Amino acid sequence: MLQSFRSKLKIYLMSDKYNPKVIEKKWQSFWDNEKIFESKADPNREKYYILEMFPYPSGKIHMGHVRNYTLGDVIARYKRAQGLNVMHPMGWDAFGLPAENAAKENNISPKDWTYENISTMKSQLKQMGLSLDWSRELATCDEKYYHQQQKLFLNFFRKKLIYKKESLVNWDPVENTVLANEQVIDGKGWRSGADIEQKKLSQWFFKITDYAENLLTSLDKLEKWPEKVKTMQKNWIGKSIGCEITFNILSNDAKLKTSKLQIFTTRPDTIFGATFCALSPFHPLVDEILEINPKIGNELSQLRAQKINEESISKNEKIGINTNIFIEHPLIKDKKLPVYIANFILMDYGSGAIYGCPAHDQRDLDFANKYNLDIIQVIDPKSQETFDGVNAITDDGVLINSDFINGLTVFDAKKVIIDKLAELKVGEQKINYRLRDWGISRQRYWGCPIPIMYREDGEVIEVPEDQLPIKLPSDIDLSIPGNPLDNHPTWKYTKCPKTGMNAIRETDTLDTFVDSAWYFLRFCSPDSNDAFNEDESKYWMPVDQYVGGVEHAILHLLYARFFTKALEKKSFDEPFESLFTQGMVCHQTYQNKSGNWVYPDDIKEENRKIIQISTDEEVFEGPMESMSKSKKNVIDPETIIKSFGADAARWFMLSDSPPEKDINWSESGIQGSWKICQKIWTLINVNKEYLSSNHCNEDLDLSDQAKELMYLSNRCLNAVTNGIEKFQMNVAIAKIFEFVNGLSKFRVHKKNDEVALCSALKILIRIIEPMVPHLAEECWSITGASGSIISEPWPEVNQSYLEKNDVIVVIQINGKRRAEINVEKDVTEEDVYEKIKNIKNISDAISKRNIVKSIYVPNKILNIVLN
RNA sequence: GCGGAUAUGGUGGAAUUGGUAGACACGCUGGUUUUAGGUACCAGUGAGGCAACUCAUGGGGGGUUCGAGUCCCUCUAUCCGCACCA
Repeated sequence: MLQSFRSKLKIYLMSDKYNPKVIEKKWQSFWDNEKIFESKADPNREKYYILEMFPYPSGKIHMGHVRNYTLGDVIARYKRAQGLNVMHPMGWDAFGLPAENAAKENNISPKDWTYENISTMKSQLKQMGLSLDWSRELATCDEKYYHQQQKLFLNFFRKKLIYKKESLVNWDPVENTVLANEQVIDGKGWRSGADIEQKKLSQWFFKITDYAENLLTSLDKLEKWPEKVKTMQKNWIGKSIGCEITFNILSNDAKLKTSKLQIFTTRPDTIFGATFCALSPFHPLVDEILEINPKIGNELSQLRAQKINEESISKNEKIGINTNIFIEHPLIKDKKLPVYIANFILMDYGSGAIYGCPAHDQRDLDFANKYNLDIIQVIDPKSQETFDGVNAITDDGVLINSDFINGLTVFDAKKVIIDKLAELKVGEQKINYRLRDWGISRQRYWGCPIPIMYREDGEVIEVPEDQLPIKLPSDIDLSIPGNPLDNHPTWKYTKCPKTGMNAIRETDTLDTFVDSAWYFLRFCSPDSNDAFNEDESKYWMPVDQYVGGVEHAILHLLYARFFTKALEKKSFDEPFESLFTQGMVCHQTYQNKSGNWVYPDDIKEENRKIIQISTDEEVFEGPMESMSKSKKNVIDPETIIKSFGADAARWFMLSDSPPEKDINWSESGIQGSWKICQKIWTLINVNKEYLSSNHCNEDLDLSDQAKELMYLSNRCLNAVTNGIEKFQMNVAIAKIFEFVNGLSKFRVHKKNDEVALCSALKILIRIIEPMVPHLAEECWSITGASGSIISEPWPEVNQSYLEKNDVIVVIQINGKRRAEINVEKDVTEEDVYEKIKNIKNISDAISKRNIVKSIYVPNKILNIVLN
């Protein structure tokens, strides 16, 4: 029997081979032609909306996309098999800075560059065999899309959710342009090398802070979001309950004398420890101080040039300017606090001014020590630590040196102080959010134009809806420094539709995060004349499963949530029911002697050395890092698909590493994936004769061997189902390996074996389809079935095969494993003792000592405790 | 600095949630084949032993328990985020 199987295998392998190139193309065109993945709203069917974060069309897909879209596709195909009405759309996050950069470098228009990339990447995605509904495809740079976005903008504008204010940008004085943070390297412009200034510009903002509380509290409703992401958003919103205190300014200057200073603090309990006050360099009061005291101008511009964020605040040296102005302590008569301008105060947080209590805040303490300011300890910490003058005490404790709040706890003291300040009408409790309004102005060309114009009489006018969309001009000159729309000779000049007065268009464009804040909604009705169709979105929304990179944990997801909440006429409050954030794709890096990075396909191994092929020089392994062009540790998915096929690439992406963790790409890994595809294909071909339907009658009595196979297949089916449901694709893959290994060893001896084999193989084909769809389709056609495996329902686990009569009970002595026995299910403790009598090492141990205790967990374990 | 997470063989990782640690894969070692080679197949892969068996082990230390990778305390290390890249 064995011999005949072997010869059959050999003959088979000689004649034909697994050829992904042919079968993948074949099934891709089948799916396309039959429009298998196009979805329609159907109120009689339960829907499932699965979405992966749409890509930026940068040129080619990369391994990160392969991983992201494979994961989503497994879910999409699995849910389809479960009988749900699945929508799985794809589009393009097509506006953005790289298109402008590429345009400058290659002398091609951003639009042409973008659409060429889209076309390339679309064909690459198709080669991956993704079950995408391309009939809903959209690109955010498409006029049809940004037309609707401009309408949404006006809608929000009318709802007073959009306003203009002065705000700081990174300004490159040589290029005359605003830079993104990533374009500022060590304080210098990435192209010009010029020192970057912080410049104030009037810019548009979304009032996302109106929704701060809502965005925070409804996080609790998002049960299927990773805790990590929710924590990040919570911290980002940064709700804190504190106190706003108004201080009188003491100055000889008439104007300043009458001004007041607002300070926000979360620690009003430390007010008796306050010894100074610090203003943000951008605080409005600073401008007034500068007028009176122009001498500080130099120092001030230095402070203003510094990049301030929370990280730099806690790390950098604290620097301040003494203004020689004082404020009056509200609770201590005649106490004056010096006012400094300091580099560690954020204008955007609280009121841009603080009072410093050095003993209980590290930043304040560092500052006080540097400028020899008073330090007063006002809290006696629970932890008993004594104040050393270098480390601030931030622990909870009891108030000291604090007049009428002495002896109170921090918690109680806060309340008493707030009440007292309120009574004196100089302070009140205030809730403050770290979340700032969303700045949406970009001084760039390749983005959605803002439908606003400025009339010559100073009025800000909406562009009427019937004049939308405001289209981007195609004849732009990107070589001139500055904002291309502003530079355009004619584009910005227009007339007020009501009065006929001259007007100038807004030349800023929208942040691309606006584009992605509602695209999931547009997919529900991509051709609607409104931003979204009420009925369609009511059926499809919310997105049941959203899959993407954790790098979008805060901004994109928060903005999308904000948009969803701010929209009108919708039946949902949150956009994404369930969120999954996948890990990155990493690869070994290689460096030569001079430290230059080397491409992995430019190396070979020779005599245990790694040699660069092109130069014949020795290279060395660097760290394992996420694939990036700069480190040259990239593998092109297209090359992989060409040599191993999409199914092998998909398999690799799902195997080994859990989806939420980083995966390390390796040559041996992809080869292993190819091997298993080959193995499954061979397995099906070799057993072709058993796969016709008349073999698959399950009513027959099965032999023990066949029952074992049925146990194996049902256990695997169960594990794969659970694995996919729980996003543990790596576990599902491991179980399929087990199943395939078991199947390869199985030989048909009797008629009944054929039945089990047929059933097991059909289960195998069905459950691999979400992972390796082309292979599954091909195998399915080999069975002689007509049509597509996709229309086959997901099999039900047959519980009766999962229940075994025999179980293994482990025998422990003092908690250490000493033996295991095979017994019938649910036997009693006595029966187990009876059985282990004959096991020498156990009976020896028992006879030598006394049994103190015996713990028996039926069907699992017997632990005998000896003295 | 603040906030969050993680730690299991040579490697990626698994473990029905307190009950046989190391499933599965990669790598490595030996072998088989009318195998040119990549391939396929078989066996081994914590240590000791021919073997029955014994011992060790989950970043370090401590605790709870009949029993701990899993629960508690503590120390250490690493990774991620901290507002104009998408």
